[in-house]
Amino acid sequence: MIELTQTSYTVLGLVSLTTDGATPYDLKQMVAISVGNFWSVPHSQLYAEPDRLAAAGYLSVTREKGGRRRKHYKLTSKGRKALDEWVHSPTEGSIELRDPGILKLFFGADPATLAAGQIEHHRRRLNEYEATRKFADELPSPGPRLALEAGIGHEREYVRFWSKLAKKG
Amino acid sequence: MIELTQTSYTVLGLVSLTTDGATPYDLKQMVAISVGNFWSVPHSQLYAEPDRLAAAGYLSVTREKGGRRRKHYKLTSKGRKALDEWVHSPTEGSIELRDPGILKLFFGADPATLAAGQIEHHRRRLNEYEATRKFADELPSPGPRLALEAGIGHEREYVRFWSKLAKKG
DNA sequence: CCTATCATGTAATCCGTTACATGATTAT
DNA sequence: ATAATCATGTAACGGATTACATGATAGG
Repeated sequence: MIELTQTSYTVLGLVSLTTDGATPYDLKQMVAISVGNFWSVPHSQLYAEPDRLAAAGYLSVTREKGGRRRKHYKLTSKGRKALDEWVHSPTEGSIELRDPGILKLFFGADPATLAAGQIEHHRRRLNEYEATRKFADELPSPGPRLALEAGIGHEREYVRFWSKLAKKG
Repeated sequence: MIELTQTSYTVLGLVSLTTDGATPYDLKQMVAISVGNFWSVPHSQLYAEPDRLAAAGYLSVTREKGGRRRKHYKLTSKGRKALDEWVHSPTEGSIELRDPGILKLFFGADPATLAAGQIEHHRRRLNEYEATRKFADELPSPGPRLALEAGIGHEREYVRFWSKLAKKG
């Protein structure tokens, strides 16, 4: 019995999007173009976590015999069940800002100076999001597009917030 | 040489607000009424982290001789310097949403159902923030108030976002 | 007095981050 | 060929979370 973390569900969720399984490298690619924008996962985790999940019966593994001997992971019924339950369960996690910029602001950083950097950061993020918008609009499932909208709203809010501070200085 | 984490700076920052040092329990209390809303720290960390910082010379320790033998931590000049540099340095940290609700949304959760819970969560947060507003307005330093405003803006944005989704269902 | 909660700490576990490392492809 | 980059992993370390544990204080 292992504890499933958000990373676990991210992996399960990504694997569930494939038809014939995924290798850690596949997962890495998928993260990069999907959840990576708002929920990054270092690639080493994408090797470690599937093994954890496989050991606990949530994924099955097949290893290539020759060549790269890559590991291919697929959802087991147990894995699919866990994923479904997670998706449909009420969300527990306490969402905190945990924004280092806000922490600095709290402890006395000069608002105007800090704001300049933060605005740029959020603007860049915003651009990245909007660049993938067309792509997301084409997808059959609405989830990614809705998540993207959340991200855009989020970045816009922070651009607003820091812009207010920048002006005051 | 240790690596200073955000938790390290939180501790240094809190200690810096005191005149005659702080015990871990003091820190716990301070977190609860200050940064805890948007950057919580479990109390066990408030015992471990000051020791780490003291061992590395950022804090000094004095232990009570009798009774509870509490440890009192104060900033050393090294600690104050590190804190100042951090506060005034440009902010590196990549701020990601890392919102479990958005992750679920991405992976197919029913928007309307999910939204209901999320709205409540963010509303509660919002109320907590606004309750401390008067308190923050009285403080001499502007940081806490500005951080609070960020939090309020953040929660409002998410209430907006999830409310939109709730309606569509 | 007794018990509930506050106050204060320690221990164990583990995920996540950061390097390190090396076999395949591709480009020049 | 050789360098560069992609692909694919492993190792080590440490911070963070989660329990566990116990001495004070106050309330009844």
